[in-house]
Amino acid sequence: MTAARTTPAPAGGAELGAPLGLRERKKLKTRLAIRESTYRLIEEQGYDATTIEQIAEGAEVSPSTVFRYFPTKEDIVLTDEYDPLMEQLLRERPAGEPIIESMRHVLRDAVGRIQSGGEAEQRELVLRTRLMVESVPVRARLMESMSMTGRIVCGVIAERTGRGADDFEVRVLAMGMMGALLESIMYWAERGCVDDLLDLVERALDIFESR
Amino acid sequence: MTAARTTPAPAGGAELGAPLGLRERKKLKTRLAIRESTYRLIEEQGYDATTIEQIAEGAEVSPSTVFRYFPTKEDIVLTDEYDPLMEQLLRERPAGEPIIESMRHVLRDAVGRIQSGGEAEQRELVLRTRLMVESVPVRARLMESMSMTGRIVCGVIAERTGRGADDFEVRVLAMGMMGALLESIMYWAERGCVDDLLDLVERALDIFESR
DNA sequence: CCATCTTTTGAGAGTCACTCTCATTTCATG
DNA sequence: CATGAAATGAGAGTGACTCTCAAAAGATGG
Repeated sequence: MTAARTTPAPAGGAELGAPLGLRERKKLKTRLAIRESTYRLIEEQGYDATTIEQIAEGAEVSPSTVFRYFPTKEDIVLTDEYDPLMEQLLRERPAGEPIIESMRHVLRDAVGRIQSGGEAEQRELVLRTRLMVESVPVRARLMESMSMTGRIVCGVIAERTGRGADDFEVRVLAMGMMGALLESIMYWAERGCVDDLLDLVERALDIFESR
Repeated sequence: MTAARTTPAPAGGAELGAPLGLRERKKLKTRLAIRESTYRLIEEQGYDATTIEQIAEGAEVSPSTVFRYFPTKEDIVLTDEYDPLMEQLLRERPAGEPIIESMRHVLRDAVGRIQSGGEAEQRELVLRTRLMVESVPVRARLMESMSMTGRIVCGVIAERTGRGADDFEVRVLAMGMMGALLESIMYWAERGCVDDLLDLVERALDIFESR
C-alpha cells in the first residue's frame, strides 16, 4: 500500500539465489534496528517528540546513517514493500475481471496476510495507522504514497483495457478508488483500529462500485 | 477548493457592515504583500530556492511576521477562500439533487468565476497548480486541504440524506469524489494547464458517476 | 491632545530535519 | 595480506519553524 523508495533497498526484489554477504546482512540489520528504535520511541513519547538523534542513539548508529537509510523521518515509519506485492497479485488476476473485483481479491489477500502474520506486524500496522490520524506530515506522506499506488493501479488497468496508463479516464478511476480506500483506512484508525479492516475495505469498494 | 485556516484571517466571514479600521486594512495589505512577494520570487527562482527570508524582505516585513500570517511556507501559496464559497454554493442547490450533479454546478460556477476574473487570478491558479506537480510539500499540503474539502462535502451530503457526516458510506463517497477531482487537476497541470479545466472536471465527475 | 491599553511587530536565540564533505573504518577480493 | 570499494561517523551548514521579550503603532476614553 505504501511505496518503497529508499536508497539502500534490500537488493531489489526477492533474488532467492543470492547468498547475501556479510555486508548486506549488516545493512538489513541496521535498517531493522532503525525501524525498531523508531517504533519504540514513538510509542513511548509520540512522533513529534521523537528526534532523529534519539532514533540514531537507540539504533546505535549515527544520525547521518539514519538519513542514509531513510530519506525522511516519515519514511522510517511508512516505507514498506506492499506496492510490488500488490502489483504482482493484481497482475495475477484474470484479465477479464473488473478492476474493482480484482482489487477486492488482492486486498483481501494482503490484509489477510498481515492479520495472520506475526503479532509484531499487526502492531506495526496499528501504530502506523494511528500516526496517520495524529500526525500531519505522516498523513501527508501516506497520501503521497497512495497516489503512487494509484499509478500502479493505472498501469494494470491500462494493460487490461488496452488504454494508455496516462488515459484520463483510467487515472480518474484509479485515484477515485484510492481516495475511497484511504478514507476507509482513516475511518478505521479514527475508531481505534478495533473494527474489521477487511470488512471496511470491502464495503468501501462496494460503495465505490455502485455509484 | 483549498482550506482557509490562518491566524489573522480577514475578520471571519463577510461582515459587510464592518467599516474596517486602519489596523485591519493594514493586515490585509501585509497579507497581500507577502503573497505577492512569494509569487514573484517563486516564478523567478522556483519554490525550493525561495526562502522565507527573501519573501519577508520582498514584502518588507520581518520573517517572524511572515509566520504570523501563514503557518507554513506552503500555506502562503495554497491558502485560499474557496471552501466557504463552495460550501455556500453547495447548500444553495436543491436538496433533492444528487450530490454529483450539485458538485458539477458548483464547480462550473467556481471555475467560471476564476476564468472570468482578473488575469492575475488566472496566473495564480496556474502557478499554484504547476507547483502542485513540481513540489512535493506543496502537493502534500494540497492533498491535505482536499481532504478537508471532503469533510465539507460530507457535511452537505449528510444534511441532505439525513445521515451523519461521519457515516462510513458518506465519507467514502465524498473522498472518492475528491480523489477523482484532484486527479483531474493533476492531469491538467501536467499538461501545462492548456486544456479546458472545466471540461476535465466535468468529465471526471461523469466518470466517477458512471462507476 | 494626551495617557493608557491592546495589538502588532521585529529581533534574537533556539530546535530540528535534512544536506554535504571528508577522513576513517570495515568488508570484499585476488 | 594488500588493495580497492563501500559504509560509517563527525562536523559544519542551511532553512523552516517556535518562543520570548521589548519596542512600535493603532484604538480608546477623557
